[in-house]
Amino acid sequence: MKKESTSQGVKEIARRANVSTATVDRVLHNRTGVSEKTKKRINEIIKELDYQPNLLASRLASKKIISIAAVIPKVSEETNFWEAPLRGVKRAEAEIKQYGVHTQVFFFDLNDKDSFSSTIAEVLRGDFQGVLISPSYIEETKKFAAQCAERKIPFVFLDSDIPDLHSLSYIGPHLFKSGYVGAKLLTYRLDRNKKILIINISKEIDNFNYQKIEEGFRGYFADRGQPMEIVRIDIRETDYQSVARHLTYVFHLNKDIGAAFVTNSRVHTVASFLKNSHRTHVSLIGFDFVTENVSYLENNVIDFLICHRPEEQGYRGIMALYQKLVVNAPVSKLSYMPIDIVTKENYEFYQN
Amino acid sequence: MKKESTSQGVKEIARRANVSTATVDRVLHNRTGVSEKTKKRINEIIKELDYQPNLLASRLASKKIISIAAVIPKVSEETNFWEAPLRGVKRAEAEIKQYGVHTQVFFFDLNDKDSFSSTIAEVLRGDFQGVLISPSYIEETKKFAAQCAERKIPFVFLDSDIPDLHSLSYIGPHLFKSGYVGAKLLTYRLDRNKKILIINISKEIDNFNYQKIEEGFRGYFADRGQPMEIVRIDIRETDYQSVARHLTYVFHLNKDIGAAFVTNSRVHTVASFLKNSHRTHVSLIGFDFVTENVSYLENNVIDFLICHRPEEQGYRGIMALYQKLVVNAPVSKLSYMPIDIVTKENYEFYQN
DNA sequence: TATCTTTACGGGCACGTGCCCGTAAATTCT
DNA sequence: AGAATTTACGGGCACGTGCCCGTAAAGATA
Repeated sequence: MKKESTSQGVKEIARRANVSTATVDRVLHNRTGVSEKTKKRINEIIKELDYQPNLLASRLASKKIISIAAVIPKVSEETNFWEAPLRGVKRAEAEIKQYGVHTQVFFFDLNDKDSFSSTIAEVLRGDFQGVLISPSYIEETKKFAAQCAERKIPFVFLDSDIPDLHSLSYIGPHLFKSGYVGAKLLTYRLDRNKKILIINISKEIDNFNYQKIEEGFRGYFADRGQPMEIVRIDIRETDYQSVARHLTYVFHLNKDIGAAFVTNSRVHTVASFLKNSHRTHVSLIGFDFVTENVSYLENNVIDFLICHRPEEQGYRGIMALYQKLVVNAPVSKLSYMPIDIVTKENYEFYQN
Repeated sequence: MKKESTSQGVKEIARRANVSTATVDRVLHNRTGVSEKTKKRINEIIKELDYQPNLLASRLASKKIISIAAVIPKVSEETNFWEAPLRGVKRAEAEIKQYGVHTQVFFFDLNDKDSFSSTIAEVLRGDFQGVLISPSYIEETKKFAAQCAERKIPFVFLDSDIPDLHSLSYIGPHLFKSGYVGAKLLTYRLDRNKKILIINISKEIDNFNYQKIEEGFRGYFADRGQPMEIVRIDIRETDYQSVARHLTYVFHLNKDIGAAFVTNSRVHTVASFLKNSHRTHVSLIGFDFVTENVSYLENNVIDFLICHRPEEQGYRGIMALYQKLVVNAPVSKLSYMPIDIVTKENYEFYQN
């Protein structure tokens, strides 16, 4: 089992074009110093042979190191959600390290806009050829995108999207559809005459996301002409006490709530409240495979979790940049993750 | 951005040990021709430096081609299920081709034991260093495993497992749990006093799989002490006419069937029957993201499909062999795929 | 002791690409 | 026309590893 020894690659092209490999190389990397005539001739041969450069040799010979920055929220006490994308980033890193690609992860505090800004500034000061970023704050991200455009640095949005900023790619959920699926699951066994409660717990960040999810959720009922009575509540503090206070009030006003839909991963806080107040008959659905949520899934307090393979997201985000920067292959602008349904029965095999 | 020019790898080891790179190479590949003394010295340095060979250079320099065979059923009119694993295999192939790994796919007829045997024989005649195989026929697979063991060829089982044959790895679903999830989904909105029908359509192949799935299905009710009335039927012909005939009979005998569970991807045949006989009020669940099934999902005839990322399976199967043969890294013996729940609402984002 | 065999190692080319450096030839400038 | 500059290209080393071949030194045999 030997490789075929037919002279391959650049050498073969050079032989056929009657030039040296250096000249072929110049054409391949469209550098200057080649006459139009020979350039054309070489390009024809390249096409004819359907030449694919040997990545091994290429990366081995190249002294360049490509640096990619990943900007994601740090794991907080509140949620360990971002552990998963981080794992994905690390997995991708390990895989492409041998190609001379270096990744550096920057963490910011999800509850602190300044931390986001300063992290971005730090990244821009560094010499990175590509950036993977979770665009948590819209205005700051816009500025960042402008800077990247100026320096021709490709960037990929992770987990939530901000359209029209010319990102290389968006990798994350289709928010509308996620809400849609949530509605389906929630009403699967719900009485028609019960009310539904939409709960949005967050400190005013990525409104855009929640809005899209809620649209999807309501869209489901619109599509089937089922005008359910839907109550909604925004809670701007994320601690248990605040959430409990607000929820107590809502449940006091609405005695006949049969189901609750939480628009993000903080569903475990609601689960905790429902359990403590002996309201576990209320169907509960939320997002993300984080430890607290899973334990309430186990206890039957949360009925379903909707997940979007966060680890896979991290992995794909880095790989998209790798494809662009190293392989120079086209990258699809939108990469929607599957909308996974996780229950008590299948969670143990769930792979982020 | 330059790579650190510190002399790396084998050369550095050689320098420290005061030998040539050839000698280090001999130690690394434990070939003969090195005295115990120097061998020990070199090994110590290797450990000290935590030397990781550069795969790029290694594969580039090596003239060896590694050949992997993949043995899977061919796509039939009956089902296009195996398209997905094939895609996965191709994807893996494209990725590792540059490392001098060559894959060849062999197809057999799922309904023809002889075709399976002869394909296996063909593979064994060829010079392959690893085999990925869908072990459809148990006895034949046992013989195959014995032959592989003799020739020290690692093999990976795909989609269904036969334990105790010392496969390098099993990549596929956890069958028991899949049945368990099916039961949960089926009964989610089922009347207590309705009967459940288990349908097994197949020509006697991989009994083992169906048995495990059914165990899981029944296990769900056992766990909750819900003694549902369960009717089961085995159908040994896979064409629509035969299935319809058998089902007509069963539904005639049992007027109060509220839900049906099909143990494999042939659920679309049942869906067709239910639709034709105006029995779409019966909940229906089955397996696999194949075209026909998806269309019945769209029509609301099939409620849920349970899927196991077949493309991912094919991909991982090849990559497991790659890990073993090229990287020489350990491979986990069991790799259970997630149990995905696919509905009308989320199927469009399902990624095999 | 002279010849043959074995052991233990070093030298060096090859893999395909990147890229620096050198230089005839062509072009432009005095 | 001669000098200076630019253009267009070739030679060749380097990347880290695999592996063939050659050879001193040690040991075995006559």
